[in-house]
Amino acid sequence: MEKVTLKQIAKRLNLSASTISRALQDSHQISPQTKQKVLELATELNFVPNYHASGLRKKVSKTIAVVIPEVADSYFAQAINGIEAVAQEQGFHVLIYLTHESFLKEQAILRELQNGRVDGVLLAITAETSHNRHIRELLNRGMPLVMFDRVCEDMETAKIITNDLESSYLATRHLISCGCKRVALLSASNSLAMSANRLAGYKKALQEQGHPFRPTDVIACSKAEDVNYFFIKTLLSNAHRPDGIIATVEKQATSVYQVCQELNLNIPQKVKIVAFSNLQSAAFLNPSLTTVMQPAFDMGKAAAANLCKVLKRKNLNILPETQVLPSVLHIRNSTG
Amino acid sequence: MEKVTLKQIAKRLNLSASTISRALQDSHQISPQTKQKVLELATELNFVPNYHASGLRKKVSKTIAVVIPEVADSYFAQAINGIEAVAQEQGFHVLIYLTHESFLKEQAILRELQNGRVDGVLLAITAETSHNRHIRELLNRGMPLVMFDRVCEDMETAKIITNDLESSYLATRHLISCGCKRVALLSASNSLAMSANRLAGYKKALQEQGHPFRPTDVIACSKAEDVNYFFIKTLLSNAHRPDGIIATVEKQATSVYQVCQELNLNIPQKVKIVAFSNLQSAAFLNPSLTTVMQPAFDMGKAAAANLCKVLKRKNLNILPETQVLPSVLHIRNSTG
DNA sequence: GTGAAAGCGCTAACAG
DNA sequence: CTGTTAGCGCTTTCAC
Repeated sequence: MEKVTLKQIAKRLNLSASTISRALQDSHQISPQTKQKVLELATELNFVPNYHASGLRKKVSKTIAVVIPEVADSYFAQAINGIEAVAQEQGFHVLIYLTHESFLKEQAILRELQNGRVDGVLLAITAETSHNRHIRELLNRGMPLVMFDRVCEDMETAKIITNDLESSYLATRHLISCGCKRVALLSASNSLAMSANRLAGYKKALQEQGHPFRPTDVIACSKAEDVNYFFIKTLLSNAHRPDGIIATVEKQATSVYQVCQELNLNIPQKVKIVAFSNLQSAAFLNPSLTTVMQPAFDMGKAAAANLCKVLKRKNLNILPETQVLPSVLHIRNSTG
Repeated sequence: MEKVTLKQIAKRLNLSASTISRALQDSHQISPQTKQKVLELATELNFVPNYHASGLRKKVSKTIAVVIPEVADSYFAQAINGIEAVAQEQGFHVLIYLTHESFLKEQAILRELQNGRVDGVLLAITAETSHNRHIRELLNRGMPLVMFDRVCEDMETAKIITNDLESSYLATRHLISCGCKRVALLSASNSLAMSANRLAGYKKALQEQGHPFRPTDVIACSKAEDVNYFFIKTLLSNAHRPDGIIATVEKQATSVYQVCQELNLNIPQKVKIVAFSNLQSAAFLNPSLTTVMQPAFDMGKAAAANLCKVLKRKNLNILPETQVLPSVLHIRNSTG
């Protein structure tokens, strides 16, 4: 990259570097004429102040990191959209890091973010994440952090979540009210608070409706697609297979459809299904899919807005407040 | 963010800053004992070298920018996955910029990237982009740039594309061979080379099969969803409506399904449809959707690999070579 | 209003 | 093998 520097402009205008700097920042202590001269030459030369130099000096990067498990999932894709919308508006740049559900990667990424590369972090933890030391470390160093969707409940920081417990409670109740005698839960992980909440909602509905809770009806999914596919196939091949399924992970829904097709199990006659999914195409699946739709875009916006707010008014600590945006149950043909 | 600096480590170990710097970079001219001492203290203090300082000094950012129209589209989501995979492996960080199909934003974003914030750029232009001056400006300044998917054909830089002409040719021929008498094309834009190629393939097939080309059967879609929905509804409400549709934009497929549902037009009996789409769920739509599936993940990987290669071997210019990865036509029930 | 000077934290000659 | 020195390009006191 070729370099046009402040100094060059200063020399060409017979001014000092500081004057140029101030003029470019529209400081009120520079005469209008000078400002104009500077601005003119700057645009002519297409001058853009060096990012590292000003970053080093001002100790800011105007950048936030988004650390998420993956992007090929409509929830996170939409969340990024929301994040990017407010970041762009507020003048922040957005770094994306995918952990691919690997705890080790998450640790390594967060560790490196302590070097001044970013001013703040938006985080949705991996399904593997079992302890919080790496997150706490960041926080201790004063890094503004907002967790969203997959949060650590015991972390003293801002959180944006949806009503997971209630949603899965409603989903389960809906399946039972549609006549399901045995509802299985495809869970995302054993460690996520989000998963625990969805499990709790599921249990609560079962109990309320007088259904027994069978631990074997809860399948903890892995990050490997084929393994999950195998789990689902096994589950549905069983003679005592469930007649209702709650998929708490979007991709699982597709797998269930696939398995049902292969096993010739009619949805919704033999098996009813509701999925936590943000797919636009849910309404056009065969049969159309009953979904719990999370407010992904708005959660992204809320998370970014919260973070940017803190970053604007400097040295104000982030409030450990939790914001809950509601999901909505869209009832379609996959549940009858 | 609290600061642990190189100097502090130096002082505590009674060594010079340069020794610490070299030790941390595992320079072969530092004694093993010193290295160990340094490393120990560094890990103990959780030292991470300041990003801006080293960036300013070394004139690199180890960061690449990905400038794309949007992310809530499975093509770009998968492409990001591919990009991130190789970037992470090669030690590069990934900045995401969404243009939302706005040419002005694209200009503004590319302009700001000239400040040393990134070492290279991956670009898929907007549907609005009519000229190349802003891109050329970047290139002139020596910024390594790889275009992918939506490229400028007349730009002297590396490009990763798919066989758009052939794909839409095959798609059109397929529709005609399924009995369609009148095939419409939902185009992404009037200015993209990609769209021109898809149009050319469509025309070629029509001509080969002795079908007339009707300009009114080509609908240039806008970036506003509702407008496109309206176009599609108008198109299909017409008495002389087409009996075959090629949607060159993923979202359009959903709109077509929706319109057909509303107008009570059975797919595939009344209207057959093939869409350029990477949706995992295409096979489970009602009816299952015939798609042209682009190698999104691999295109992302290829683009990033090309860029990283150039960035590794410094000051080597990017080769203006075009790499073509083939799309594949998946025939399903929406055409048959 | 403008300039001089110092320094952000690190790296890379150049010495020894 | 290690230290000294200079400086990346910018911002910001402090002078005038």
